[in-house]
Amino acid sequence: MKSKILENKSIKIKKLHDAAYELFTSIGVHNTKIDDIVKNAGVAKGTFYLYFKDKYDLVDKIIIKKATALIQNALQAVAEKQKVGQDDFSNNVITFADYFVEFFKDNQKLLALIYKNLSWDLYQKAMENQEMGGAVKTFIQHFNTHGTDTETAERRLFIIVSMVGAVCYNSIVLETPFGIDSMKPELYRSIARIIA
Amino acid sequence: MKSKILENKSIKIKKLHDAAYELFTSIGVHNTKIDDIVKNAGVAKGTFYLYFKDKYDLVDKIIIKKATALIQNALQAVAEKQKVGQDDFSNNVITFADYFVEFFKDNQKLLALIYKNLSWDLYQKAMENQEMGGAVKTFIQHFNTHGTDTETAERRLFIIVSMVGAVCYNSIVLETPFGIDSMKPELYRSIARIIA
Amino acid sequence: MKSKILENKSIKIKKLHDAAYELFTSIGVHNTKIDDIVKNAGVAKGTFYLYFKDKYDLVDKIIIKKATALIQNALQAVAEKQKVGQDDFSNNVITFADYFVEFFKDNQKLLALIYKNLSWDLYQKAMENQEMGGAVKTFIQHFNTHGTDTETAERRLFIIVSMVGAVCYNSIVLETPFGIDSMKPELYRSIARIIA
Amino acid sequence: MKSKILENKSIKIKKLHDAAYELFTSIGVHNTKIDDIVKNAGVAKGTFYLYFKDKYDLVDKIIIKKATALIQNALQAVAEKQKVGQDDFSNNVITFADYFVEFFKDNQKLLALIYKNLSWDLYQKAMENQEMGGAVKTFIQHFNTHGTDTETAERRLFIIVSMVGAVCYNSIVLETPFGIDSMKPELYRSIARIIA
DNA sequence: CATGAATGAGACTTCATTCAT
DNA sequence: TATGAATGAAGTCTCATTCAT
Repeated sequence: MKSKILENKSIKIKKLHDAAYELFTSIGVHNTKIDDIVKNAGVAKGTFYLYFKDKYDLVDKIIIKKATALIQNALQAVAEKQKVGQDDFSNNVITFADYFVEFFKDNQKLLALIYKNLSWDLYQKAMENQEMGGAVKTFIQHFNTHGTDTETAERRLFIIVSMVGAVCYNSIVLETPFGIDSMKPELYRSIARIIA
Repeated sequence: MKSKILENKSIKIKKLHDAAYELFTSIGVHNTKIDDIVKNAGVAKGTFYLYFKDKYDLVDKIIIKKATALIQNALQAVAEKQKVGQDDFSNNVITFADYFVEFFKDNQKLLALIYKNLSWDLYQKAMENQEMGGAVKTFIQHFNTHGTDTETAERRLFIIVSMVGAVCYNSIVLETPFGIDSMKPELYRSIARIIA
Repeated sequence: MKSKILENKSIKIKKLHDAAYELFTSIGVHNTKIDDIVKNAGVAKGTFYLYFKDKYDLVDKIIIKKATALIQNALQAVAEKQKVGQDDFSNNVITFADYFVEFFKDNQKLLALIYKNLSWDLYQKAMENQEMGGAVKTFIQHFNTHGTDTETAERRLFIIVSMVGAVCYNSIVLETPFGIDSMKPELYRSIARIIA
Repeated sequence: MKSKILENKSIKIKKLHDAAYELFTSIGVHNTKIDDIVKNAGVAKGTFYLYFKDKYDLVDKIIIKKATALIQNALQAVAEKQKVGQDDFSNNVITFADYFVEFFKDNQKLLALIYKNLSWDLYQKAMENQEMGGAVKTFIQHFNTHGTDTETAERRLFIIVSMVGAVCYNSIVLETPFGIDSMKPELYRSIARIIA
């Protein structure tokens, strides 16, 4: 039976993903050796090269997997707020941002991992995500209906994303004196101001 | 004469700085070998270890040196605008930011180098800079005289710095479809909105 | 077949042992480079570190291997003398000592290697040797049956071993004017006197 | 005045001797770097090479200096015992040996230093010592007057010296279960037996 | 005499990748 | 598919020694 083999294959891949994620976030990508990954995953070294080109290929795959899940959950959070009556655009954007902030508060190491390994390539792959595309479209449309052109709307989104990301990273990962919780009100005020 | 030795020493350090900067920005810190640095600097390998603990010590020293010079020049740019009559606070902050943006447009690789090697440690060292402290104080005072408390003012500054940094990095280094020049108007509008 | 791999492994280890022994005894441990060892063994440098922690780990392993073999052969020599009727205790000890002396006469460099790298740790490992423990027990028992307590017997053995070792080393390795052959009668007389 | 310069020179040599001795005995010859020696001595690195060929030249010089002083003191101890009436030959030899044992009990590290760096070369230099030659001559003469030939006497001395040295080293430096104090009675009994 | 910055050979070690089994 | 022993290029860093000052 073929499925047994395929299942076995998936198990090994998952083990490698999990072991690598644990190591990447705890000791960093640079300090993680292929040897450590396969040892922790309980597979042979050759097996690693059966499924991944190299360490950085695996880093990318892990980040995309994690980011996709995060985006879907954040959109879900906005949808639920809308169900209970929240229809203010600004607030919806802030709800979305807040989901990210709260998530990264609990997953500092993942935040660091993503930030240090960010590339446009990766960004694009995340954007290929169906639902994400829908959310972006909604954002743009809001502006269009208020007399702002698409290009400008895209740029404002870009600024907001960059700002939220950087403030999160600087507050959470770098140990700056400004904790993310104390930053939140000003951060969300800034989002509202940029959108307004 | 002792000065001959001292002078020689400075020359070697400068050569190492220059050679390393060239390599770090062109092929990246990771891909730069100590061997390459000393070969390009025209000094012996031991000389490197006479002045630097390791590769990352040199990275830090180069970043601090470059950042300090940049900050001083940006402040100088603001001072000159003030000489010719510009006294609007928002505009002064934007002038400062614009100096950074323009500089990094011409020094993309330095921007990448700084971003990838950022740490709170390094940030603090930059802040020990005398003039920088003065500029920060001026920023805070402006808010104080307009009824905003110091803490809030500091957080707004933190957001602006994070935002400008991230937009620069994303626009310039990651090859996003939003070029920094097309982003500038929206970026400066955002600064003004956050300050207002 | 798995045995092919296992066999190959033993071959590599043996090659490394042999090459290292040759170098250690001919040019000294200090002057022997890992590079030389692996080159002479015909294996890659990484293979060395697959089996040994560092150079000194290999030195220890070689010494233990050689010493164990030597002890077994010396005991064998005594056993054979006993077979042909020698049952005088003193003579048995001298037979044992003589085997060592003759062996080291032919293996000066090994004697030097052992002496320069002696440690209590190593001594203990040699003593873990089964047969050696038996020989020591026999020695002690002889004294016990002649009215000497165990402690004293152990100390006499310790003195004899130290004395024979030192005289061998000084005569053979240091190039003293007293050749080991001319020393033998006096050395064995001393053993007999200490035992008596 | 020439003497001032010469004095200065001696001071530096002494400082180097002292610093090196401290390092050799505390961390070992192998782990002691020229850099450490000159830093601890408070002189420049070049100065080291003004007075010593290399590290091992200095080791030899230190050992000879220490050994010469020790021998003179041991002979002095025998002379004093003779003054108070001790004229038994065996006891005089044991007195001499005991002085060594007691000294090395308090100077374990020096014992290790000497043992690990022993060479016939060094041994000879120690023997060039005037008083030592006299003591040896006395030893030989005792045997001659009791019907033993010079050669045999020399060999017995050689055995005794080797034995005492090895037992000291093994008991004191290697941390064998036989402490030197508990070994002494048996060791001196052995000396007496060999002489008898 | 004294200095100590500079040297550079080379020691030791790591680890991504391959490939015979 | 899976393994893991073997590889060896590439790396970091040390330290005895020299020599211009």
